[in-house]
Amino acid sequence: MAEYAVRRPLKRAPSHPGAILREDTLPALGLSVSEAARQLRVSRQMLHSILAERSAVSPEMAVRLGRFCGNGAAFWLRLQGAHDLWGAEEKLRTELEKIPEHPAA
Amino acid sequence: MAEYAVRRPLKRAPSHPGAILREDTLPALGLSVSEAARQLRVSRQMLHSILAERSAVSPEMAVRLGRFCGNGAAFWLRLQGAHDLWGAEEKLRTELEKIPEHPAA
DNA sequence: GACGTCTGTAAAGCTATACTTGACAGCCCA
DNA sequence: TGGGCTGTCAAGTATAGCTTTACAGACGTC
Repeated sequence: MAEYAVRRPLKRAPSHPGAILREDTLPALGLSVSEAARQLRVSRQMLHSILAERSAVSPEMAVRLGRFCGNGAAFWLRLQGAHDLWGAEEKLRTELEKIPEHPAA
Repeated sequence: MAEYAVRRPLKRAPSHPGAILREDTLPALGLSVSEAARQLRVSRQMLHSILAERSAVSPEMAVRLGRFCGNGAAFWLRLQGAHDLWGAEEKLRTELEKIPEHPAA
């Protein structure tokens, strides 16, 4: 019988995609921020603010990154999604109790 | 040996989450748009514009929906993500060729 | 006929995101 | 001294995500 990991609520926010980009991807490619921005065809400032985790990876940016490092856009969008979801859950924590739960369809 | 589905580029946009909401979820719950909006604690207009596929499901909205119909926020966010990604790929189709591909890390 | 509730739609307004360009200061290296 | 790097700020634009107010048409019921 197969085993399944139980999906528990997380204690901390899932990594921002900027962290992976900054710590793994760019070093692995040996590219400077400026050079990567040029190749991605976005402004240096925009890439910088993603690396600094001050901006999110938009769907368009995910497409660029997916092409750029050959791992597909979905990877980057999923990272960002997990991050955003965590934030949204935090933010709505109290309000959420007021929303009725309906039986799963 | 296991078989794996090959992931081909899609010809059409993946369904907008509004379509599932409008065609499956709300009917299954037997709720009017107004009533659902009240329970979700968002404006009727906002929910309406998602159902009409004129607005996207934001991370916050996904959390509301996840609670509301007990299937988890990730479901709704994934639907929206797939939809957005398709749109972004369309939009960047030509520009994308100018971005160099690096060997997968 | 009048009431209440639903629906679709539009408009104004607010805050925040996703970008751009330009600019400045500081760093390291040749 | 000059080059390209980096971090950061500021201004500007466009769009998203939300709200409230408002109006019109449909439907059911008393």
